[in-house]
Amino acid sequence: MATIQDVAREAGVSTATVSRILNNSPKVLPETREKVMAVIEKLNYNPNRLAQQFRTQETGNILVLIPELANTFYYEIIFGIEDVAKANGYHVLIAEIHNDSHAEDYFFECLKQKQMDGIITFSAGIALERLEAMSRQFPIVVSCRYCEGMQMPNVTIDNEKASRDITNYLLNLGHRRICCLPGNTGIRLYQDRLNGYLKALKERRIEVLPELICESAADIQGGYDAVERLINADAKFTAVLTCGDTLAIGAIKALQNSGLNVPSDVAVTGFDDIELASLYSPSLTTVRQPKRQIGIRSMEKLLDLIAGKKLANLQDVLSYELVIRESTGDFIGQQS
Amino acid sequence: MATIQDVAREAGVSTATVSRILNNSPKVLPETREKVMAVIEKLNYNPNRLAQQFRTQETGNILVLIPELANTFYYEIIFGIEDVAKANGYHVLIAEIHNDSHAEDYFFECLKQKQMDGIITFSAGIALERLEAMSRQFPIVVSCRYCEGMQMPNVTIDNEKASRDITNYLLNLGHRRICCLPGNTGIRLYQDRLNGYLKALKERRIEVLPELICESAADIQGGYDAVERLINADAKFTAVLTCGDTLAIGAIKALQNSGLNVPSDVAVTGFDDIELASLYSPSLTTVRQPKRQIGIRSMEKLLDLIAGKKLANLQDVLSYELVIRESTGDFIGQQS
DNA sequence: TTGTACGCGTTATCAG
DNA sequence: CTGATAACGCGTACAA
Repeated sequence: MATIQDVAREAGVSTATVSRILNNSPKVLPETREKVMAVIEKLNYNPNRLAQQFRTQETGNILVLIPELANTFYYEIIFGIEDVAKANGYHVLIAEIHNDSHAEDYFFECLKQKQMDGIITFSAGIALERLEAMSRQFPIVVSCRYCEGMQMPNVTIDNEKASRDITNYLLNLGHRRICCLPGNTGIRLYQDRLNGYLKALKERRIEVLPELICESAADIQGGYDAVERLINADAKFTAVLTCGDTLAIGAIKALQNSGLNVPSDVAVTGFDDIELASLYSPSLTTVRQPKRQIGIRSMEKLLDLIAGKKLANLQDVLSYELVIRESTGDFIGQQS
Repeated sequence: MATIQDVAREAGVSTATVSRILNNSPKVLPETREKVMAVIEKLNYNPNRLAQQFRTQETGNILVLIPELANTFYYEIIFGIEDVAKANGYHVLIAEIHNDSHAEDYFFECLKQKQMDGIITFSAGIALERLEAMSRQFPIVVSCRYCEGMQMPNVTIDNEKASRDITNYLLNLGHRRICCLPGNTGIRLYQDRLNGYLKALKERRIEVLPELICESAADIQGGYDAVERLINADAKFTAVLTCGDTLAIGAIKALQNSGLNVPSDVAVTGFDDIELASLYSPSLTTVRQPKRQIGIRSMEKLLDLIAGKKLANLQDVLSYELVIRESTGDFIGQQS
């Protein structure tokens, strides 16, 4: 494989000149440029990016850390990230964490060692202090997760408030015995949503029934299992509020398997508005997160960090939207 | 940031010794090791991986190229890849191609320039000759895609045969007017499945009706649109054979929106057996690809290539399985 | 067992 | 405008 030296020798110039041409520095004679370009062509020369990166400490790649590929919520966010990245000459790599803090560590290590120019993470499995410390030294944006008292670049919605809103919506429909499927409350995100549910009930002075709250994995199977447990425990309820659309889909499937109709027997709500939410039968009433916008803002923040700019504000809280569909049977308020 | 030189100086040894300790070379006195380790700890030294990689031309990372993150088909495959990768000390990065050949080019360039140790690709958007040429020089495995007359490491199922099988299954149920939603026939994969459908009909001497074949994007929306077009064109049919589960889900949604029941009015089949296939209502009759196995075999092949071994066989054709569920209404043959 | 010294392929500084 | 050359941080022959 030809090196810059081969090119320089063959063209009768110095490596410095070749390098200048490669990085289109303006200070080079057109004829020299042509001569060198010809040799580059002839030798089929490609700059060794590993050497370039080693030299410049820049890769042109940014890394997105997501908990599970299986969560379709991240697609559109990543679209947003890719759009901004592309427009700024960056490429996007993705890694799946699977709640494995070692893996997460490894990828932050890649960042420290300049294998990536920055990280946007939707996971937060490593110790908070470490994350915060690193974020002071390296370009890191934490999105869709919120860590108490955290001082680092962050893009989210107000999960607690959104969850309170959707709970109130169910209450306004007349539901009083509302199950809550919070998913994994070990994760702050889900804890926030559970809190919103609790808060809404308390504000209306409706008793919180612990037997109606059922934790589970935050995926389809988890939702299915949780409802199965509720039904087996003979719980009485008219609505199921879930803290994720995948949970909702699993819940609906379990309800249907028990011969219950959604929404006429039991109303179900989701959270996130993944693509499937509008396409599932019944389609899901849910909270729409501004996914593309979350991606865009996250990447913009990261670019500022990479450029060494001071951020205007560390934390962005974006707005959400209640989307009413079939799964709550409120055909008056129904939209697409 | 401390370098190996700082450590060497502080510990009163040479950089070579530090390097040996880092790479746990056996030939080093325990006491020297301890002394150096202490300094490493003290200075909070981390080897610069960019320099290491530059030096060794190895990264420990492999890259998986997928067309769209939104296609949940790849999740379990990637699980398989990650399992094998992890067991062998490799980390997995993922990039989304979006049918953008420039992006694909870029990532193959990364491979050529040793930014990755190998690539497993589920896309194949670049010129076949280039891909083939590169695969002779670098560790590349092409999976789930088949390219005519291709001489490169490859892991797939026999798509045409599988599609013929599922078409025959519908024919055996008595269906004669079977629509085909092949997705994007520009992609060989879908062309193969379409061919299987055509072959099955011809074998039974059933006329192929072009108006029942409706191309579209190979996703949920595409399936929805295709069925909408069929219905608007007043096509008559009793079954819809799709070349992907996402197509099937879109198709079902569109049928239901037109007041048709699946399966009692129209039977629908999918392809791939994504997670949702068993959880959707109605659950999907489909072809189960051995996803985890595809991932495992692909990564094993890649490891062999990285190690410079000769492959036992270039192309692996894995077995598939017909999974019968609700969407074809064949409750006799029904499984989970 | 340890140290010396070179080279990996670039970019950047500084002189010309 | 161009060339010589140092430097980036590490691994590894080779020598001791």
